[in-house]
Amino acid sequence: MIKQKILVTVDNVIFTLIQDQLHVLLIKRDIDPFKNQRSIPWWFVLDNEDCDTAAYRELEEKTNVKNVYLEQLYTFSDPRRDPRWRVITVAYMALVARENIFIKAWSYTSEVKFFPIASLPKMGFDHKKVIEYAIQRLKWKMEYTNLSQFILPAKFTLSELQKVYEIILNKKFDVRNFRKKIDSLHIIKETWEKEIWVQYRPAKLYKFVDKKVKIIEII
Amino acid sequence: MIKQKILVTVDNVIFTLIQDQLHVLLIKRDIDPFKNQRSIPWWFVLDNEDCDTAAYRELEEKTNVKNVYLEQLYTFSDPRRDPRWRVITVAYMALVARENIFIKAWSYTSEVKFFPIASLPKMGFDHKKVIEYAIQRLKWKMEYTNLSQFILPAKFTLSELQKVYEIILNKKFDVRNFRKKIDSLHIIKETWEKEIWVQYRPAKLYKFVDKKVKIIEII
DNA sequence: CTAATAGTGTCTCTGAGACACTATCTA
DNA sequence: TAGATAGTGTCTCAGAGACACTATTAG
Repeated sequence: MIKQKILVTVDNVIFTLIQDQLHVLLIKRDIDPFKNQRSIPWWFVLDNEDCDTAAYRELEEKTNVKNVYLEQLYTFSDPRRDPRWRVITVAYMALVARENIFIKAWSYTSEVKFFPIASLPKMGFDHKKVIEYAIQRLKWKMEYTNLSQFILPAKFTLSELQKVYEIILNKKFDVRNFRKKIDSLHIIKETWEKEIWVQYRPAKLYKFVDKKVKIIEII
Repeated sequence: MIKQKILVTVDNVIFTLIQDQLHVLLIKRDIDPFKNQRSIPWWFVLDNEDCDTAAYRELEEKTNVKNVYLEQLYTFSDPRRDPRWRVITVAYMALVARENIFIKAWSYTSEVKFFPIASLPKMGFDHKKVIEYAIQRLKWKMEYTNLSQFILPAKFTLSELQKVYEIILNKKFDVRNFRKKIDSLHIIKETWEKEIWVQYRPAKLYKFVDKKVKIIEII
C-alpha cells in the first residue's frame, strides 16, 4: 500500500457585513507557528466525516449559527504551507447575516474577531491568499446569483440590498436602474412591514422569494 | 499531534473533441475494487509536490502532451468513496486538442481510451459524479472565457470554432450572429492560410490572439 | 418647516437574435 | 455544372444606463 503522510484540514473564510464594510472572521493563534498572529478558523477533517461536514462543524464552533451559506472554494496544497507538517487544506467561504453572527463570535474575547477586509492584520500560513481567493469568488457569485440574501437579515430594505452590492462589488449603482433590475428578476417580494425607529421616511421591508441559490444576472 | 489517516489523490477529467463529440479519457481498472470497470485517471499526491503538479504528472503519463489547460475543480471527500481506505480526491479537468492527444493515449491498448460523454460506461468510485461536475464547469466556463482554444488545433476555421460551442453547450447558433459576436470580441485573428485537401470551398484559418484565459461573454 | 432618506418614469443607444442569398472550391 | 461548405448585411426589439424630482416621516 502507498505510503503518504498528508494531513487534511478545512479553512473557513467567514464573511459578514458590519457598518457598511465587508468583514472576515479571524482568530488569534496562541501557539507557534505564527503565535499571536491572526489566522482564519481551520481544523482537521475527522476520519468519518466529509469536508462539508467538517467545515460546518468548525463554523458552528466559532459562530454558533446554523443555516448559513457555505461553499467549497479551492484546495491549497503547497507542501510548505505549514512549517510543521504536510497539510493540505480545503478552503470554504461562509456568508452570515449580521443579525445571526452577533450571537457567539462577539461574546468571545479578542481571540475571535471580525476584521474589515480593507485592513487585514498580518496572518499566518497562506491565509492571505485564501482570503483573496474567497473575495474574488464572492464578488463573482454576487454578480450572477441571489447570494446576497445570506448576508442580509431576513427582512431588509431596497437601500440595504443595494448597499450590499455596492460594498461587495465596490461600485455605485443608480437607484432607479437598480430597482428596475431587481424588480425584473422576481427574486424578492414585499412584506407589509416598514422600518421602525428611523428618523426619516421609513422604507418598505422586503424578503427573498427563494432560499435556494439561483443563477441570475444581477448586474 | 493529531491522528488522521487520510490519503490524498488527484483525479483528472480529460476532455477532447473527437468526431463532433465531447469525449473523456477513461482507463480500465485491472485490480479490485471495481476490477474491469472504467475510471478516470487518478493517482496519489507525492509528499513534496502540490496538487497541480500531481495532476500534471498524471496527465502527462496518460497523454504525453504538455501545454495543456488544467484547472482544479472540486475536492470530493465522502468517507466511503473508496471501499478500501479513506481517500480524499482533488478533481481536475484538462482540455486537450485532438491534434495533441493522438500521440500517446491512442497508442495504448484498450486500457486507455476516450469515451463520448453521451455514452459513458459503468465506472468505479464516484467518478460519474466527478465527470458530471466537470461537464458543468466546462459548459459554464465556455460561455464566459476563451477556453475553447485549448480544445481546438492551433489553426482552425470559424465553422470549427462554432462547432465547439455547439457541441459543448448543446445548442445551435446562427452562422452570421456567431461570427459577428466572435469578431466583436477580438479574441481571434486571421492567418493567411486556408484549409487544404477539402472537397469544397476552403475556409480561412484563424488562431487565437492570446493564450491566457480571458473573461469574456461569448454567448 | 427642516433634515433625511424613500421612491418613481422616460429617453437613448447598444447589442442579441431572426432571417436568405451569393461565393468558391472539387470532382 | 453539381455538390458541398464558406461567407456576408439589415432590421427589430429588449434591456442597460443616464438623468431629477416628489413623497413621507421624525423632531
